[in-house]
Amino acid sequence: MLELAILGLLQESPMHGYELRKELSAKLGAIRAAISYGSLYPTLRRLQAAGWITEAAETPATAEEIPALTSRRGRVVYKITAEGKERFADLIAQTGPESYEDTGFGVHFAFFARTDRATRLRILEGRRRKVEERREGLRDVLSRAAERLDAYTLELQRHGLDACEREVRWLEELIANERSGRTPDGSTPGTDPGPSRENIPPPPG
Amino acid sequence: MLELAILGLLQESPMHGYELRKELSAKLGAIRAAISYGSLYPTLRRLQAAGWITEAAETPATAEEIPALTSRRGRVVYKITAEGKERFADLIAQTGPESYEDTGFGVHFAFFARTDRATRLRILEGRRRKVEERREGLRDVLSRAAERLDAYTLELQRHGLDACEREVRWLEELIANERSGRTPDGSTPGTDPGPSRENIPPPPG
DNA sequence: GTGCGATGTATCGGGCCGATACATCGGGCC
DNA sequence: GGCCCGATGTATCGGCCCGATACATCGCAC
Repeated sequence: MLELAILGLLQESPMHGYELRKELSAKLGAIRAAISYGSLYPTLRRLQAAGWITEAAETPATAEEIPALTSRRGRVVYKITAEGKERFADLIAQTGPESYEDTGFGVHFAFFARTDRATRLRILEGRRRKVEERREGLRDVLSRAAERLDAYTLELQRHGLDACEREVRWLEELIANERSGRTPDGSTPGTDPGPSRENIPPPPG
Repeated sequence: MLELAILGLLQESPMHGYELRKELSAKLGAIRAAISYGSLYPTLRRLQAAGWITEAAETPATAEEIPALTSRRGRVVYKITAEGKERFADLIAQTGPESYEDTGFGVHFAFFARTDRATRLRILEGRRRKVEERREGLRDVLSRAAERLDAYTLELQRHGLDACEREVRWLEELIANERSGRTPDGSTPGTDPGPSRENIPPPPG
């Protein structure tokens, strides 16, 4: 999941680790709090070893002024490669069971602007199915095993059930919008570009 | 977290692994889907090594009939020890930052029936603070960085923000109930035992 | 009688986290 | 002028937990 997110972000511009973490928090704030460096740096090294990204060491214009003595550890800027872009497209297109999980779905959704509509629909529907199953499980427990559980546990299930029902409704709306060719902000792309300034290129396909 | 959940469940009755997994799913269904065996069995072994639980191999009444030849691998029933009960009480009482995280809070909450009121309040308030911070972060992104993000990412943040606001309201209610001495089902324990049949003993303290 | 789904125990590789360490830089404060 | 502190920045380590996989038994339907 981190791999997908990093590849996606680096496609917008090259970044160093710290920056990547902050952007990740902004983009995925609704999904997870903040990525740990204990995940970030090993993943960056893995991506680099695979050739999806390259390390573009920061070289300021006055590079010759800096002596090696200080052992100045410059910021390491990462940049996505052509293979990396391919990899990202593959990861986005191939929807597996983990694309419907809480985190996986969130990351995929965050990059829907770079995803073709057919894939978007597949993911939204898969997620809906998943949440519906969870909802049914909670209903079963609440109706069939309620007397085995204490008041607090039941309250927890009720709250979870409520969240499931809300998410299903949310997904229904999004699916309906996709089918009618609308984006979440209500605009219909392609018919009226309007005054909106996008820093994200249109999805492939 | 798994440690706490297992100790809590085994306090209600001895169980074997498979059963534990099912009960865990019933009790924590609102928090996580189903625990993996890849977590469950190693944790059981860890708890056993620490002396918190003991392995009570199933010995049917007709044990002598079963020859060793078949290498019948009977179900392994686990039972909590006195030290395990102490450990559980310690884990419940000591609220750390991870008690306010999604999963940690859920597990703690699921065992509120075995938690004293002061600790319940501490956890509910810590959780509220945590969710409020998350909510503020999302509001900031939506108001200050909205133009940097695409419509899908914004929609994701809006949905997350909505979930945060709902949870805060839910927590407010629970906190108010705790302060006025009510349990989630609206009853006031200690004043009217009534016809309710509890299989859970009252909380310590 | 045969296959199949539920029951049941167990391991392995890997992703991700929290804690920790260490270094630089800019600005406020005395 | 000097000092500390919080933000910036890179990096590792131990450990929790997951998904995939393997293997065995039991009851039941076909």
